[in-house]
Amino acid sequence: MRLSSLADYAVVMMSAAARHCGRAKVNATTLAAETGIPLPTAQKLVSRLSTAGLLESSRGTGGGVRLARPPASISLADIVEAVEGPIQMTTCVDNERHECALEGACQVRPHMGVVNGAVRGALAAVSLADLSRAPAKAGAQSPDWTPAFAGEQVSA
Amino acid sequence: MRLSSLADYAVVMMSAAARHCGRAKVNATTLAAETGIPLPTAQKLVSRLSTAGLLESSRGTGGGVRLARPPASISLADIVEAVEGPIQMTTCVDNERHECALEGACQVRPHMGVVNGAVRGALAAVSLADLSRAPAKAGAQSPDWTPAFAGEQVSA
DNA sequence: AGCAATCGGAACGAATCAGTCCGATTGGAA
DNA sequence: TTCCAATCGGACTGATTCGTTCCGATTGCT
Repeated sequence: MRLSSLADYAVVMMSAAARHCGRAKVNATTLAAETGIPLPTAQKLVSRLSTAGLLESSRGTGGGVRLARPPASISLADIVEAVEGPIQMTTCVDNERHECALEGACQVRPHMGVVNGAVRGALAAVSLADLSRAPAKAGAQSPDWTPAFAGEQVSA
Repeated sequence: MRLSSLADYAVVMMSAAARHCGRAKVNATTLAAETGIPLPTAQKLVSRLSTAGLLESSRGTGGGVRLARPPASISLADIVEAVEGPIQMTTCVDNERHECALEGACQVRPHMGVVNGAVRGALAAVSLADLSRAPAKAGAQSPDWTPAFAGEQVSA
């Protein structure tokens, strides 16, 4: 349950790109310098994020990248999926592939979809715009979640 | 953003153990047979789950394991953490370790704690008891999440 | 006291991931 | 119009982590 370094870097990088907002195109070199991410890695990330449609890239001299959408409509889930691929906790969430041995008999499989959606929802609820706001409360989320991880004890 | 196979197996295995509930001690061999998990792997999981305090183990002839707590008070987060270690999306969530190069300047770091809590909360909200209930709604979650995973149709 | 069955930890192999490099494409300048 | 320079895009290599398997230590029953 940890984010890959690439995805982590991507978030930092998108956040940096958001600061340059719509105004100027920023090249990967500048983004790398601002974030401290190694240049080759930054280039790789720019590439993937562009392919996913989160960044618009312009090639040639003076080229660079720019957010394809306003920061408020780009979520963490979008970024993570752009870098790591679809968010699925287990392989059995994908109905196409049938790799699990006990498919039909498995008691927990039906519930995995809900769990997967919950985790994905948690990431989808945070946008790039949220990452620029007050640190303490990122707060576009429903208050219901707070108790769940405040004391983190789930009592029967 | 995917669960490790070990953690996945652990959930299935705990679910299987829950079905034997408090009554009889079950040995790793039986659990492996019921779930289809390779025996050595099942043994490893039993080991870790016991160390984490989720299972109580009895050695010797006729020994086995048993849930240490009622199914309702064992959450997915507990199981995942027992197998994979603490849930932390990024290394910078841990305030002890300072590995990230730009620590203080990082804009997104303050928000990661919230994101981490949300994801963890999503897992903590689902208990072993929930995994035995009706497939459609495991739900303590808000209905907002539904659209996110409505597409992936669970077949009961 | 002996035996059998179990848990616990250690070593091996495989897969994935992070990082780096080079080629293809594009825009501007002469 | 031609050349050049800077960029994105994909392919390769090395390292880390994960998954699996095996063997030893411990414990309860006979």
